[in-house]
Amino acid sequence: MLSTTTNKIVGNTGTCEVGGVSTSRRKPKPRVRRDAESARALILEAAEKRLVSSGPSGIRLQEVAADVGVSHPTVLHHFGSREALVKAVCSRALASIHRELIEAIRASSGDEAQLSAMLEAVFDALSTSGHGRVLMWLALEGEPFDAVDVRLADVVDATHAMRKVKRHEKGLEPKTREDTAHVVVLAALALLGSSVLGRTMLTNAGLEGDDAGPRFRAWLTRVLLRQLDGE
Amino acid sequence: MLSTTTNKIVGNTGTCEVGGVSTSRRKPKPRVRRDAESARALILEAAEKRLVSSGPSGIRLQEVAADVGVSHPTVLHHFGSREALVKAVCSRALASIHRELIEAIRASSGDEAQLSAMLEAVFDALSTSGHGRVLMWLALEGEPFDAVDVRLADVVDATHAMRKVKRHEKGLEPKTREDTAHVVVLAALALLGSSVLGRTMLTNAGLEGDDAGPRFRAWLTRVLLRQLDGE
DNA sequence: GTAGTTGTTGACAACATTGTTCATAGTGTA
DNA sequence: TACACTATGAACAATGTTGTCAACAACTAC
Repeated sequence: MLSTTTNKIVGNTGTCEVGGVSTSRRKPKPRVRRDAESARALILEAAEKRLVSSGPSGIRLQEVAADVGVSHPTVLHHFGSREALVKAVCSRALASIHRELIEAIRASSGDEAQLSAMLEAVFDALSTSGHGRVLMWLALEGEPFDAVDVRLADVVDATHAMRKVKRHEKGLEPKTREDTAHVVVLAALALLGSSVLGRTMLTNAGLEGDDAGPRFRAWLTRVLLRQLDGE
Repeated sequence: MLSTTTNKIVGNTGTCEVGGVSTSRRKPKPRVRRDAESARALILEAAEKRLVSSGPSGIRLQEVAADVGVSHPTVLHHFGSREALVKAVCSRALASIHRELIEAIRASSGDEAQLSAMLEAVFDALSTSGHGRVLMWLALEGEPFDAVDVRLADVVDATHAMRKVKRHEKGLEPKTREDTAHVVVLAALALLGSSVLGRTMLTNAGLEGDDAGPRFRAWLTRVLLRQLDGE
């Protein structure tokens, strides 16, 4: 769309020789040359950092390029357009999130200690890599977001099946699937929320200390377990 | 900082007369003139809509001006700079949030039905006006955010005092303030989170229907109450 | 009516950002 | 070594955004 007018071709070479001999005192600036694959990987890595810190709309070609140590046309060369880069980095991040969450959830088989471990693992997946922030950015900006097929429904179903068995063993009356879904949603909201603003919330509530986060999640584990298995 | 060089003064009037007589076929475009106060109010109102939908960094002077129906220098005239406008609209939104939350929380005195009403009121305050999104934007972008002195600690203290009395009346052993704080933080995370992506989460968990949100919050009320008063 | 005050606006400048072009540098291959 | 191929970067173009300025226009005071 841009540059519709005619283009005067000047052809100023890198080691320009405007007048005659000198003026070409520029160091050739040794170029590093990577194969396309590793170049794309480096760019995606840098772009993901920007995605975490500034969101999709905060990704700037020049900043990403500078982070990698290349010029911004190189980024465009490898991705075609800024939008394609954003889409690529979002897809990559979402796929990574999906993988991490599946991994974190799969390890749990409904045990008491394992539920705690699972919550910590999920929180860790959302928190350390900043992927919780990515999910929140995408939710706020209304990006496609479709790829977040973490399918809470699957988590609900798995949890509900385990819950049914456990309650039957204990002689407790069964609970509805909706109840289980509410438990899962609450856990998801709590973990995602605290991965974004957990520290702020906790200190704002008067809970100082480095272990305020773990203590809150341990407490959350007990509440969820009591809701799942109790009464 | 801009325009440091000399400024060639051309002084082309609105009804320009370049050559001689004609070419001045422009309607004078009847200006509307407001007093500074209402102009500022209109601009802030338009800017807040942009704040909710696009976040602080998504506020554009020209867009805000177009929404109001004025030119963008008018916005600059009233606020000095874009940054000042952003700061003003954020302060206004945060003050509004603070007021709404205080109002929503104050109505509750620990009763069972009143806790439910309070949660609904808080959720409503965060959801309908988009103020939950504002809080999340500010948290993600790391804006000053200081004005969010909703002071969860105060809510915790009030809740804890009521809780102590109630548990004593029931003959239950007292709970720690940390436990109360955890309950409040969980409620805050759940309400704020669901105000931003509640619909997404619920449908993703397999909970369809228009009343999925109210039903989840009603369930949350029971869980919180059971934690506060139970055992 | 005249003059002063002030909200308002078009034109412009400076800068940022995205995208394009093309010569060059680096890599692999015959 | 000669050649093809491709990643790279400097220069450029186009557009968007913020900020400046002088003049205009509406209103008030006299």
